[in-house]
Amino acid sequence: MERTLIADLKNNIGKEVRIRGRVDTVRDQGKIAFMIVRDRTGYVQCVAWIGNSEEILNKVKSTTLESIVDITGTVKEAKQVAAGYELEILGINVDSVSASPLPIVIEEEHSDNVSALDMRLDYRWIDLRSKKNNLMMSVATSMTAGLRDFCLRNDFKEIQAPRIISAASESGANVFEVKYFDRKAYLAQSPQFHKQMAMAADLERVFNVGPVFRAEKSFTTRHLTEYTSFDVEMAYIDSYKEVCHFEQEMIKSMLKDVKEKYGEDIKNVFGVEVIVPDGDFPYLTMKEAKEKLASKGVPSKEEGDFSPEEERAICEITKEETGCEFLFVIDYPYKNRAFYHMRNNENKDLALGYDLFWKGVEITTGAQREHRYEILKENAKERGLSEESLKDYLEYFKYGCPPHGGFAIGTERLLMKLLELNSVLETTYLPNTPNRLGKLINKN
RNA sequence: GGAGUGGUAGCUCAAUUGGUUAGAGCAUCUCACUGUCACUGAGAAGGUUGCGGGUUCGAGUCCCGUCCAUUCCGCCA
Repeated sequence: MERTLIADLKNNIGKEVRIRGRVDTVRDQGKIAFMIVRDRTGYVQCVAWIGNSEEILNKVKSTTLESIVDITGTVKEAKQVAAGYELEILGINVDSVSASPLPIVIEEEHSDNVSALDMRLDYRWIDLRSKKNNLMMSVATSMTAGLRDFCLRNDFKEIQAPRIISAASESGANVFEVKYFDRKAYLAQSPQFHKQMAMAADLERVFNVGPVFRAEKSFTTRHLTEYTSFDVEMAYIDSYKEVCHFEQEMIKSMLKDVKEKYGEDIKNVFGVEVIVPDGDFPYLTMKEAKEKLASKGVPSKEEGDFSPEEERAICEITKEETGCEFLFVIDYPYKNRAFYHMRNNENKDLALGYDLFWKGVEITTGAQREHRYEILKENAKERGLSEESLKDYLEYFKYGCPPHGGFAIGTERLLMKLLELNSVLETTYLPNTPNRLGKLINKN
């Protein structure tokens, strides 16, 4: 018999079906027993009693929680059950027995017995079984699909920039070195140089979704050594504001998709209202933002950048003033930005770039890039970067390259903010951090 | 890399100023129960208090070292 998904049982009342799934709960009542089974589509109560088959009843009673079962039975109306129907078991086979007790508690609504995060990550495959995490993975999928769809609808091409590269793409200090046959190579910190190569290759509009690697010993709730970067680059722009606008529309479109599909579930499970903003996200220059922060008495550590405290505060202020959860901050000092950002022609000390903040956290850095070969070389030189180390990159601009700009979003951070979770460790399938590689390291 | 907090049963947490047999809830196991639905009731088992050293008549508790976790900062997406 073919498997019927649990969500389809309601359309099979009176029929004999086969379900496959995991044992969620067993309630042993002596001569009658209930087994709640779940699959990816939902939960169903299965019932066995002594009058039918003592053998089946005993099997139901003795099956450990979280075992994998294969059950045939009749779907029967049952007014006592919330769902209105249940499955009367005719046959049960245990495909895989789960040891018990489990090393962690699977998070559920009615229990505040939630295992510590690092324990949950050690047993991530069990942790992910929770209703909450299952929904999170669905939302993550929908979120990335929403961003991707928007790019595709706008005539973008998808590229896969190499993850193993011969020279560091950003500063060079925080790269992972790997052995590449008899020479050194590096894990890409960003697809930045290669998506710019696509501009010189006349692909005009590209996006790249994939892992990037940062050898930074950051111990925060928003940093990973490996994370997924959703990168976008677009040519023939007149201003970085076009990049901002594109990103804004992309995020709005994604939020709309996610809300349509999972808005209700997100509200029920995470207690978060997904808000699709109307109109444009507000802009503040760095100077304006600093003035607002000063007027609220928020201490400023550095002139051209925010501390995390300032990020949280400026988002709150913006939310109060405009009602918008998002904020573009522009006019950063060029010295605080990457060398490839274009400088403002009217004020060489400013970069033509932006950061996008959402609910108190930076989710994006974007900019118009410097596409003029000679100026780019000068800017690199001014930073003390050797022309030799950037040779391959600089060549992309030597044979003609259109004006362009782009941005990158850390998807783990985006999901963290979307579901208002506390840490990117929670929103990553299997997070790598300085002290955690795969399951665990450095532990006794 | 810096600062703070923590590590006690499978999990989540208690344990008074340093005091005698380290407790509870959940999970597990046994028994009872033919309609449970966070099942219920009775019982059982479960501990080198992260590790190493020290102070003390006595250490889960105080001190030193160490490992791990976590939060914040720095760095960033």
